Amino acid sequence: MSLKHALLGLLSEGEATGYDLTKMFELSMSHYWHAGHSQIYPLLDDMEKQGLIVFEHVVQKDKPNKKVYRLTLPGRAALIAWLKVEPPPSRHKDESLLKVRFFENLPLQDAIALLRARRCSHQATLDNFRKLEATYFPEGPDTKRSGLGNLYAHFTLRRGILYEQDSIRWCRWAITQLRRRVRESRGV
Amino acid sequence: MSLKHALLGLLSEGEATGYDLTKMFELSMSHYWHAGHSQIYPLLDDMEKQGLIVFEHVVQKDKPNKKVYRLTLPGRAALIAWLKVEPPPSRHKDESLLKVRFFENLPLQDAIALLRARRCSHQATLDNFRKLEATYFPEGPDTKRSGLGNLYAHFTLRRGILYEQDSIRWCRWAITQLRRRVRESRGV
DNA sequence: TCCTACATGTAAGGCGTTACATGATTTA
DNA sequence: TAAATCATGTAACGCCTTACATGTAGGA
Repeated sequence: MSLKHALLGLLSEGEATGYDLTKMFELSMSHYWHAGHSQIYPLLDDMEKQGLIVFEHVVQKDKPNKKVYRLTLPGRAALIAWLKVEPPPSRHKDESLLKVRFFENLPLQDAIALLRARRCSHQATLDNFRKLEATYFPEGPDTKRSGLGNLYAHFTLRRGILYEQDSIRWCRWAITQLRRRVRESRGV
Repeated sequence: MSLKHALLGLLSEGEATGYDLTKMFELSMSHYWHAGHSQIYPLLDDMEKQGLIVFEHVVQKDKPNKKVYRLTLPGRAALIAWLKVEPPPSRHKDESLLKVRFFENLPLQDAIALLRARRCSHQATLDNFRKLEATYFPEGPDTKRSGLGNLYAHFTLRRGILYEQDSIRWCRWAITQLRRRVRESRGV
């Protein structure tokens, strides 16, 4: 149950509602975890029953009432125990790359077009990550001034940026390979 | 249903049993798709009923009998239709990176140890990929001699190699950042 | 003698997505 | 007037993992 621990982790940084937590996944964690609200709300219920978190009802005018959750001591202990174990390598699923595996079944030009589409998609994600970095970590990653506060959030964002850059480079390389084959088949 | 199309794709390269298909996922596709035999066998049944594939019973002595599947024309058409659409960016789940996000809850030395474990894990996967490359694509990716036969399989393997290299570089960078912080905290 | 490879299946349960359901306020 | 934001929940369905189940042959 990694999602449970992800929620404990987010709550270790401060109290939040289910709605807040859902947004955090979307905003800055999408390249390594994801969960929708329909998964989060029932799980928060369970975790509260297990004593890992507690909540406070906050009545609002002009906005719906909300439940603000925070960690308990057993919750923090569960988080730390989970953190200390390095998990087995994760199995990624990448439907776009899966398709590449079978591009033999397409004309070269279609394969090139699809690789270009993939490159654009990675470029868009990269642009988004760079904006996030400029907004939340304007001093750069290796500044001595920055405390440990958001250091690790920056580490994970950096990983996302490197991944997208690497993806784009690979797309470019693959497209180059295919274009050369197009030229060769024309030449012969 | 990407798994269905992945099976169609593998069968487009030649006939195979459910057992063969299971091994193909493990051997060379693990960085972009995965499925166990308990998922594959029932799905092959369905696909056969849908007319996408057909099988032939092969009776063997010394080994269990087997069902050898191959594509039908509708199966190939379904594969090609699926290939032509670029899917939305995939949501990866990476429990190890998720943990990094919450390393504030650990002492620096534990964080460094976990990043080292992650680096080793990526190194092991990289070594494995490189062996695969040396075995199946000894001429290198940009050889003019190689036909289109296994070109795309090589593309996806290259992507895996680049990903692992990039992961290792990121781990090293992150470890360097943390070690500097260790030194600084000692110096002060 | 034990493990691995070959080969195919089923069953239970957990995880995740999509859709349904409500409703006030602010912004375009 | 239409959409997005805030805010919480449920229900159905599908995907995926883990475990159960069986049996032979060959190598360490």
